[in-house]
Amino acid sequence: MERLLEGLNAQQREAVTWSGGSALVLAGAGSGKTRVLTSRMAWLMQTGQVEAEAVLAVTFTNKAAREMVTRLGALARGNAREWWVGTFHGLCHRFLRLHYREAGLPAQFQILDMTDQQSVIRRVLKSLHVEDDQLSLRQAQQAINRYKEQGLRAAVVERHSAVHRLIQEVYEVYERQCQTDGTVDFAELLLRCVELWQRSGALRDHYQARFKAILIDEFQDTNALQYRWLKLLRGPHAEVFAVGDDDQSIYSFRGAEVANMRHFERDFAVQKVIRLEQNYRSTGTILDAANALINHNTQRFGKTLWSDSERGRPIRLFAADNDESEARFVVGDMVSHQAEGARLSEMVVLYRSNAQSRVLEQALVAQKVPYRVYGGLRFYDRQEVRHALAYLRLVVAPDDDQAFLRVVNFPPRGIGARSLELLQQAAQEAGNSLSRSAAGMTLAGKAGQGLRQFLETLAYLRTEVESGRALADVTRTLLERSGLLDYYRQDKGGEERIANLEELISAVYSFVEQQSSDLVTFLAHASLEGGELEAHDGVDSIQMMTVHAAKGLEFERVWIVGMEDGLFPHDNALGEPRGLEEERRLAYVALTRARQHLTLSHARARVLHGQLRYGKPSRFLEEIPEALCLKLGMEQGDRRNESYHATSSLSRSPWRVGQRVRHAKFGEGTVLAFEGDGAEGRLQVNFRDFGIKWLALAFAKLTGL
DNA sequence: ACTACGAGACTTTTT
DNA sequence: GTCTCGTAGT
Repeated sequence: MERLLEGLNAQQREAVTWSGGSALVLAGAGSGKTRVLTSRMAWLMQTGQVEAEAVLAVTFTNKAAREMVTRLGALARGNAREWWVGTFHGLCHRFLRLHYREAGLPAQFQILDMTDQQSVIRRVLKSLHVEDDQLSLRQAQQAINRYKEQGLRAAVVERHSAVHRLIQEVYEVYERQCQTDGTVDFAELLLRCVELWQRSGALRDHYQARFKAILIDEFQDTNALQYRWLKLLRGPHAEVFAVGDDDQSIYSFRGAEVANMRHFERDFAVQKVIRLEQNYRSTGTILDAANALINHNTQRFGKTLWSDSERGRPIRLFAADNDESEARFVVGDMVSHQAEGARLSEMVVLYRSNAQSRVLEQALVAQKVPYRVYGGLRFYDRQEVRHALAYLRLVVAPDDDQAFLRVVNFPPRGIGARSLELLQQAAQEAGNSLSRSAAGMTLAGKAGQGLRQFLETLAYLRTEVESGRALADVTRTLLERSGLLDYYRQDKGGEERIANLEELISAVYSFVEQQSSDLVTFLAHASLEGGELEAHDGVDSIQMMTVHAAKGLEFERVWIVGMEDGLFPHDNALGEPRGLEEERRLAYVALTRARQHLTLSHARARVLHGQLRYGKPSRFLEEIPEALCLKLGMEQGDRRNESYHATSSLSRSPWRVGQRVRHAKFGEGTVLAFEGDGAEGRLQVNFRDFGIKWLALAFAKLTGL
């Protein structure tokens, strides 16, 4: 048991062994919060204070949940399957499967992910003849989710203006459609739980009595509904242990409320706020920069990161002429770091928005540097995979109209718009789902034949599932019989899609091996865990991602590009009252990802939305003390704004940024910057063995490589 | 039923 | 610049 506490600092230890009721832990970046969280769980169990089944731990991402289970498995005994550790949505799903009847759901209810939800709403908008200029799909989706997060049903929603009345109507029809389809969207998972506990005292009492210790990670990211959920679940004798960092709250745009941290202190009678301020990740210089930056925010809980580690290198600032030269610089710079012996996978380029990745990718391709972009299309989002899943869905939940419409004529089997119209009409009149009314209907000609074939395929698959055939086999049969495989075989460029469908079969197979052989459970898994693709190729490559995607990760060497006003902070954020502060927190998250090396760059001009735009250096750059920085490509000691403009054009340099050169004395290096004019100028070079040097071109003997 | 073309968006995004 | 959606035309 003592082993659990070994190597923890005083504050971490205090948090792990705390026993005075609910607690709030303010855990700074890199302060070992996951370790504290898992150690505390293990501590509660090992000291016998709480039984394993009385502990519930909530995270936001599946990845975090998985990590917690893994770490806990190493610390505590017991069956990981039975622990209530998961995401808010995952846990709600578990509750609802157990109590679907009380929650008013069919046994086979399905989960809609964002894309699914979008298609349902699109259909609703169409059926109500809502034009795009009255209410866009995006607006409608956002409004519905906002309402649900406020706990508001369509029946009680405001109707003051025409738009609100329209939204209300859409919301109402959407609710009804989901109910008949037997589907729930993400917010609905939470809302159903909340309503269920509010309605059924017995059920609420049961769970309140059961969970004695509730732990929550990333508390600053909770929304109003999640907070309500928590308040309902917490019984009179339970303690809630919340870990969060108000300075890393970067998701308010999707409803996260940092204010929940303050409410929590009050509502849960928190006696003690524990601060984890010792950082085990970054150099002193990087922490100083991050602290200085975040100090410009008001309304903080207040927390200052410090560390025992070395000062480290200065933070490098680079001013580029345009986005392309910025990209060339970054790539060349990374290559020279690699030449120093650093691994590419320990280097990351962070950017504010996804659109920025393109220029970088081009530069990487040009210099033949392997890279990996995070945050692309996820496995279960691919068209062909979604088609296949829609079939599987119809196998277990025939009444799901959405799934029905998706694949009734895919691959094409002659069921056109006219037939579907007839079908929908018949279904409406009979108050039936599409597939039920389709079963009792005879269509003429090709459409009738196609429909019959479609229904027969589904019926056949159902018998397969009922007879207990292995799910992977059923999936293969489905792909063959539905004609999906044939369709993509004939499709030019369909090889990748076929490969993905094969991949789906293996995904089903390994899911059955590892978790469950139940099809409904698999489908829920597919919706809840989008199937992020891990880098399984063994190639050492540069990492690229948005700052949001980098939260929770750390890297040896970090480059942050596009540090310009308008981009970072982003223009659109400045309109919101608290927008700038959130952008600053985002910048704070970005800086604190770096362990040893940090480079920030901006471009004086860049192509955005297909137009050339000129931008000033980000105000955040000015908020970082100059003494911590080393400016590349400009006179040292110059004050910021002035000097940024004083730097002369690289076009007058005989050398290009990113170019590899050899010096008689210093050896190999990469050109970082140039100033001056032609042969009169000075060149800044990062030498592999001698570091960064300024060289007067008139004297230096350089050769290109 | 499929394709081709044009309009309009476009910050961040997990579940 | 690039994607997605919707429509008009074949």
